[in-house]
Amino acid sequence: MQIEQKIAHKVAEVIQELADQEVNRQQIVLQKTRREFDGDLTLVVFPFVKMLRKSPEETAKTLGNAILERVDEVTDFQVVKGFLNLSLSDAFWKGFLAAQVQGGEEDERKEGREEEKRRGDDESRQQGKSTGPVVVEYSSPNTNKPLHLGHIRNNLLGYSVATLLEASGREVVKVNLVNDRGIHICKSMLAWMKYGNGETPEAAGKKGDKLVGDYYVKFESALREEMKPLIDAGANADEARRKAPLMQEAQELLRRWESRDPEVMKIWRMMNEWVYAGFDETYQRMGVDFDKIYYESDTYLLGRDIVRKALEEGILHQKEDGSVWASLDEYKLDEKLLLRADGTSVYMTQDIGTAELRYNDYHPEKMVYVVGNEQNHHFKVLQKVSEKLGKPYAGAIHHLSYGMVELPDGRMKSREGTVVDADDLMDEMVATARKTTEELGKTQDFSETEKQHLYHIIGMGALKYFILKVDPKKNMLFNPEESIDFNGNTGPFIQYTHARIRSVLRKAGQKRLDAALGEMEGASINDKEKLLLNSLYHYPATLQEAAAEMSPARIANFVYDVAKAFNQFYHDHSILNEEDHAVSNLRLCLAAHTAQVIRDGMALLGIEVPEKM
RNA sequence: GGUUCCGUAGCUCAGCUGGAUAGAGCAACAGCCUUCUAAGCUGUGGGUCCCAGGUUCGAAUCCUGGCGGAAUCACCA
Repeated sequence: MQIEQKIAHKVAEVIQELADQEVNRQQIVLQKTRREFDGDLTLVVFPFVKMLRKSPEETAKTLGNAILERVDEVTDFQVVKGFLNLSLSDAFWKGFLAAQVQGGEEDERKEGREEEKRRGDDESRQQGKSTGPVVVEYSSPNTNKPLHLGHIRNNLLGYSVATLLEASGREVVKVNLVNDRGIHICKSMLAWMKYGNGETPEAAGKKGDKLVGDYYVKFESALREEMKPLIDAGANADEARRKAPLMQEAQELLRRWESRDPEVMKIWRMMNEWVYAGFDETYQRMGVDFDKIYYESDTYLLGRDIVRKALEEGILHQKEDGSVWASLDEYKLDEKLLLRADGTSVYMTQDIGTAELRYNDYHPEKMVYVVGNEQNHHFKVLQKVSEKLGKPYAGAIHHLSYGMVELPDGRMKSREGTVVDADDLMDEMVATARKTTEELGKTQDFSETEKQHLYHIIGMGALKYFILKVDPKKNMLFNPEESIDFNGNTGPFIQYTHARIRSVLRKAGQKRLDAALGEMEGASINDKEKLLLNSLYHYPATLQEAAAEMSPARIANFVYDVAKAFNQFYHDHSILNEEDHAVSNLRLCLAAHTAQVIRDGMALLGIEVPEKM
């Protein structure tokens, strides 16, 4: 940040003069002053104690005086042990605020982004890197089952990370890789062919993904029936599963699909279309979208060709049975199968194909895969295999690995019917939003469409915030018994704070707000205001850090801090009824900027904020 | 067994590249609406930051070794 840079620069300068020593930026630690002490910024002076050969207190005093003298914005300092607490002038804060609010923040932010993008490009050019986009893959559903809570975390994370990267100045392409082929969909197809009597989503009055999922379940239960006698006859579960007639039929269906049997293809296309219609509905409600959708049925053969070519080149080896393997000794990993003896592809082979295609499509600088941590090993191997194959994108592969969503008694198990369906959960959230809002009597003057919209925003806000506020790499717990909170550190709390501010701004009117900018000269800034300003000031840095770490949680916790700081300020001080005009104006600007940061920050999480609630 | 990740208040989670007396929310209890939205604000209680060493002026944070949990080590995707 500007002021931090300036102070850090001066500190280095002073040390240079007094001790004739070089100080690197790493050693200069400036942080927000803890709230129990006076000041805005704190410099940790321990690193300089030896250089100046003074006690920590003396070092702090020396540096404090020098900074006070050389940095206009610093008006005072206090020394507490080895910590130098610096106070910034009211003029500095007012200048910051005016710059933020001025001329509609929307435009300014856009310009800022452009500039950051330019700067980012320059940096990468200097480092000799390509300047392609970041491709973010997320969602990646199978087409045999509806979306569940695990997919919700995936989708929200992927969408938010993409938004975050974009806001930090990167070019981003959002892609979805739909796993539309394979044995799983054949199972649903087979069950539908056998027991469906031509049922359609329209006839059943069901979403297509749900209907296809039902047939998948039907297949599994029918299969278990067939396995029973086999197991009684002495077979183990795996054998029984393989030998059961239904399983054999499903395999046969897969073979017919691979040979493009017209009848099978027709049913396959039809049922997948049902599923896509269902998914689209869910995606739309969730508020996520994609720039490009890849289908494995289009790409699965590509990997096979790459592998065959590499075999010819001697990079890979073949076993007696004809299967093709990559030796990964050099990476201390086991060898990896890439083609079966019968020449068909495995998962890894497909992923090589998709990576290749994606690289050719975009020449991305980075390819981010938002995939659960259960596949850590897979992506490690994918990366190494790509390297071994000499692929230019090997270094670009980045697995954004996130933790599982667990229920109080462990993972979701479709066997035990504990899967939390995505649509059902969203329904519940919106219903709770409605109930809570109506109990509070907040929507009496709302039209029916306004109400629908508000309940959707609040319900989804609660859900999204609940999921995104936890560190992606950690497993998280969801308890279906306790509904997600609307009070405290939650989405609705932040949305409410925004609505409150907007209400004040409406009362003030645009004219007054415009005028306020130029008329806060004499106003002094109190503690609560400064705390809020200090938080707001760190928004750009937080955004960059969150983008670098690909962690929406950083943004979520930041926005919560801002909202909390605002509510404390709002509780203690009146904005419009303040008699001192300059002070009232300053508060108005402060409120306006707070609303903007909340709105922007929440947008990074894919959460809308209401004008009224 | 190997590898990776996690372990912070009763519960759910923060804690930025090592920095001050480890913070929120929920739950419990006690307060605050004739004043800009009480989905808010204030207060009380609640901690062996899994354990033991090490590095450091300074460790919840870094290193090593344990313990506990999760994932993975497929010719499933």
